[in-house]
Amino acid sequence: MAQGPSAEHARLIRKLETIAVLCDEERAALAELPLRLKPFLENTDLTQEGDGPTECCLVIDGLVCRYKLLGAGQRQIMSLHLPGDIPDLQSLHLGVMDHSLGSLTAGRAAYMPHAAVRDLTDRFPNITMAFWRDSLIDAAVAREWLCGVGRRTAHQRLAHLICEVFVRSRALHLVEEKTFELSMTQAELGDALGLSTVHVNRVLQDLRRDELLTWRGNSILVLDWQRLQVLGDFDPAYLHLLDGVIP
Amino acid sequence: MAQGPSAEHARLIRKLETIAVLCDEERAALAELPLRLKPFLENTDLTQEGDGPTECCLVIDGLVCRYKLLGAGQRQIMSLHLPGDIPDLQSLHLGVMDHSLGSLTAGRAAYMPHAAVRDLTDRFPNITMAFWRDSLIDAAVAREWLCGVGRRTAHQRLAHLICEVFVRSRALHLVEEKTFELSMTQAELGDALGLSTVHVNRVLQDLRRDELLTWRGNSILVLDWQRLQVLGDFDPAYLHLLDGVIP
DNA sequence: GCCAGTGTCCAACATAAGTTACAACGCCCC
DNA sequence: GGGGCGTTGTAACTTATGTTGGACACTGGC
Repeated sequence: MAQGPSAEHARLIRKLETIAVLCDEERAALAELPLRLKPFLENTDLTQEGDGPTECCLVIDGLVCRYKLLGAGQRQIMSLHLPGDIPDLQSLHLGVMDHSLGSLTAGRAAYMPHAAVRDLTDRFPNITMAFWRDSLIDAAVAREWLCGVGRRTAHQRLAHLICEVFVRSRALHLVEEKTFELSMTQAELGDALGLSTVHVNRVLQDLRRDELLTWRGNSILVLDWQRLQVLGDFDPAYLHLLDGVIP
Repeated sequence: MAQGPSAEHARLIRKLETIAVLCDEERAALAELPLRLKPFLENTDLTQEGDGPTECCLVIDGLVCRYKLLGAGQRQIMSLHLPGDIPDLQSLHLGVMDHSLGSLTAGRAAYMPHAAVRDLTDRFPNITMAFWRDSLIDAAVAREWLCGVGRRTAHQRLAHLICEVFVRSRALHLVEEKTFELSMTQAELGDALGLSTVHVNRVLQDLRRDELLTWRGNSILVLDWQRLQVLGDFDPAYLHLLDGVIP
């Protein structure tokens, strides 16, 4: 009679369990959230700046990013979102989007009506806490990126980004043998790191030359995790992952 | 018999009312939060990275900032906090501080035990919402700064920062005749903007030469709000202030 | 099999911003 | 009232990164 959560719900639960402890009852309640599945193509917007969504968007597969377009036609990518993330959770409390949400790869999203999420948080204070905690971590990640573009060199920034995605992927069991996926072009990396495409290329060559990693297609293989962390000045504390999910 | 809130509680309420609507009952409950007042000197830490506070810290007067010290001994200031802000609200849900909290001026802080804040959020869902909303806005501000250091020129960045503090100060009724206080040295501005002290000086000269503002002591007088906004590529939407508090 | 589109890579050159060093000023404190 | 000390203001020089322009490889469509 008891049925496990769907594969889609499982993504959400797996992600939440990297940052909060859930009980059976809470997992069961999460597994009953109504999800409207919708595939998306590469390089398309899920939400645009100025919108006022009535649903939250859960990433099921694919890579999603927050970004803003600035005056001079430049783009700044402000965060990356892996499966299980709810990148526009903020729309629950902030009516108007102050940035856009776009896909970097094709994938699938699941939409949850705000009303359903509110109902859940009304009934389960601990789920409210987990969501709130998620949005606080989200802010912590933005601040860490801010430090990067503000004060770190291009080499440190790139190394740091790779470390972050590595650790977050690992927490979601998406790393195998030090290999994980990061489907971003060098231009997109530039938009995330506040660098030009050309310079991303130069720096990437250096990381390869120094035998810190290989990057073939969308697969990154970390050759020397220790040195990569040191180079990127990376300390995973800001991710606030629960014990046991940090490498 | 009914007594108004103390001056300290009033700061908190005034701030919250720039971003959320409160009813009388909620205001009364906020006014009963136990506050432990503590003065602080210029350039001292209120909380340090690695701490696990058991109280939240409310800024009563003075200017407070979040910052991180990076490997090479550099500092990145990640946000500024005016009276009424609770810069470490996140400690309620994230046990360990991932950054430090320091004063830029002398002033006073009021400490509220986590237990008291939790009691309040348990009893008033709308206050939970207001606090959550505050932390989401906090994240939005960090993302806007990220765009700045990532993609904007030094001139734009400085102009943008001034615009932000102007608008936030104004929402708190701290602007008089286009004049407001910003007690930061040029070195501190550099730490906030990801620039060297020397370059902050150069850029500041330019803004003065262009008659956008005057900056005497700690007082900034905005001479041309329109042009300053355009130069800084500033749009206050990301502050998510309620209607009526935006200039 | 060719072509267009996209991503990577590379070189030459341009520039915004960093670095160092020092002078001038204001302020506090003995 | 003079000697620190922090802050602002300059100048000279350096450097990391941006810009432009183009070659090359890979892919999918026809």
